[in-house]
Amino acid sequence: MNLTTSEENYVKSIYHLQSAAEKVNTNALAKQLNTKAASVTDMLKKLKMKKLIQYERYYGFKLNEKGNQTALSIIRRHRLWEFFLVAKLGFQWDKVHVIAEELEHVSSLELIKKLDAFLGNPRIDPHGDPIPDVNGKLPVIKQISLATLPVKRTAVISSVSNHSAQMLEMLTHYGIGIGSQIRVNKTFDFDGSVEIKLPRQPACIISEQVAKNIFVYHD
Amino acid sequence: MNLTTSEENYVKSIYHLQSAAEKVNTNALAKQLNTKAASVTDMLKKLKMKKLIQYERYYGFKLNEKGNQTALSIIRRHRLWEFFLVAKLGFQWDKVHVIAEELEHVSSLELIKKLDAFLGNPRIDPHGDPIPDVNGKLPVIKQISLATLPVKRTAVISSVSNHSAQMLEMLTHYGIGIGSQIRVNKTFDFDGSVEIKLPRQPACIISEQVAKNIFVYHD
DNA sequence: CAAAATTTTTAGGTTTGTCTAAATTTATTT
DNA sequence: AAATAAATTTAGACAAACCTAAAAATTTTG
Repeated sequence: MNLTTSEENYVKSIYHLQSAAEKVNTNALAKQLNTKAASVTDMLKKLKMKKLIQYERYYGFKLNEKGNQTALSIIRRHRLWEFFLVAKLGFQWDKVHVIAEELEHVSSLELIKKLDAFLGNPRIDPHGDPIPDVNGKLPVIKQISLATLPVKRTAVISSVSNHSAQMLEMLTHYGIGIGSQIRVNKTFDFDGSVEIKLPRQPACIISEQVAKNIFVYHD
Repeated sequence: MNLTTSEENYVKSIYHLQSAAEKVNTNALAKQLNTKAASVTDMLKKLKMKKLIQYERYYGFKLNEKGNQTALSIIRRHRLWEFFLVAKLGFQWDKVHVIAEELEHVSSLELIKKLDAFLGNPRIDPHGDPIPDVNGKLPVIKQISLATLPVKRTAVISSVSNHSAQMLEMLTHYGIGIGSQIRVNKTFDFDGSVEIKLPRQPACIISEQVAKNIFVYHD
């Protein structure tokens, strides 16, 4: 089905609000989309007509199965583009969201299929969120903090939970990037700091605080 | 300046019609944009207000300097995306136009800057058209037909002028792709056919007709 | 050069997605 | 349970980008 950019944004927002809280209401959706409650009501009627949501006036609303799959397909596009922007174009993780919000509405199925293959079918985006597969299934991947990674075990960096400018600057400095292999050489129990090693980089020591914000998964 | 997708499409179409023919008129623009003359008149007023065109009613219109630069920047985005789609995602040349029409409206300057660098600052798109540089200048690159390339001289394939399905199929079959190195081993004067050699491909013979449609530039 | 044909513009609508303000409905208090 | 508060919807407008049909200007032609 062909949706407008606006309709896609509503579906996506409903999806996100649904997974974050039990109940979604008109005002919350309006706030999320930076619009007014009246506009939301208008759109809810349209989405109901397109059979993407269940909706009775005054009684609330939620995505139905079709709406869910639609949301997941938009999220898939969004996260693949985010991965592309970070892994291929060298953007920082905190800069890609706005651009991916635009790219996600480019509608070619073939494009996303080929982009996915080009990126190596990534399953985690640069913010550590899973990328829905072609069938709209969210992969379950155990991510652990670097602070809990056993010594001498290699893993792949999937995301960083703290996006402060200082954090990003430090990570760039040490060459710590999404998709990089990483290994913990040694842990210093007295303060929790760890010595890490990345390919083509000298070993370095990072604080427990930093290690706790870096997430990895076993390869 | 912030333009809507529609405004960008008008500016781009005016640019293309201007370079193709001396005079652009309302009907021609309407036809190009698959719209009606009345809609064009509406938009011309808007573009005049935004100071992108010179326009007196009934007296015709043309892009001014600002409009020209705007058009070139849109064309730059379009051609870089086309190059990306062909060179990185493996699309065929005849499939990328429609997708690039959507991608070209994604407005981040930083995105285009980084995309350009990622692609190696290409100067010719997969259709053989020059890619405007950051300052809106069109590079002048001497492309010659493969039929006129001296024997034993290597060159780079820049484009193919005939986009028929049969032509594309043949090129795919012989591994003849944008950016590939190519060399003419031998020419057969009695019918104009040429024996060509590409890296990691057996030599093959193509007709003069085909050779004339393949354009290359010296590396 | 005047009539006919063509081109362009205006006038008045439509759709999409938004808005404000007012009216309803539901929820919360006292 | 009535009064008040909060959430939601309706009513009516607006801008953008289109449309059709009619009017106006320009160009072509006999």
